[in-house]
Amino acid sequence: MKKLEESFYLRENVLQVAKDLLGKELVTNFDNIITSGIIAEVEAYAGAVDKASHAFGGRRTARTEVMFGKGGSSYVYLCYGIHHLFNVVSGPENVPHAVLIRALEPRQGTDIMLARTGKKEIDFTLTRGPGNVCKALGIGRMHTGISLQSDIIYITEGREVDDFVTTRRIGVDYAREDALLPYRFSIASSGYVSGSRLQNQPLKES
DNA sequence: CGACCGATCGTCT
DNA sequence: GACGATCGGTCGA
Repeated sequence: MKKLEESFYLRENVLQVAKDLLGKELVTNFDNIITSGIIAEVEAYAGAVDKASHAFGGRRTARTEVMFGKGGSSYVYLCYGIHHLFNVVSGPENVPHAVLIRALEPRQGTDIMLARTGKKEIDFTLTRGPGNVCKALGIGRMHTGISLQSDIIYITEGREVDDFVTTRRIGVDYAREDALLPYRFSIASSGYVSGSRLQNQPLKES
């Protein structure tokens, strides 16, 4: 299937990019071993003005540098010393926006995913949660900075999404008031969405 | 279902 | 030297 064009990622509005990623298919191809899943849950990180973002305040380090490049590449980092988390870099050059991929519905190469995770059967634990997504797709820190136009990691049109929910981001209490922002989007009907029932309750409009 | 806890290491101060 | 954009297990209501 056709890769999403670069223009998709270059848009300034990271919230729109995040919402539009729902239903798309994230694919990894390492030496012709292909695994993929439909994106079911995402979080937007709005760069320099977002206290929850690693790039808050325009902080550039060796780790965050890829976020300052133009949209359409991967940002992968290690969290809690154990889990790798995969983000889609978006926005134009020097705008460090990113979208964290938090859950997938397994599609291609499910046998490979089971082998990578040591699981016996396909169930929601296989690709629910950002750490599990990377484990199942085989993504690690060595894949940070890779172009999504490459044949290693890329995103294609997946399926239609007719129902999505807007909620608060998970695990970012350290960002104080920015933890309350409605920056998390998920497919309401998907069983692969992470978080508790309460955390997945749609936010009331104000 | 909710609350809590331990594991584990790269990154930044 | 401290701290995570997490996960899976356990414990109690």
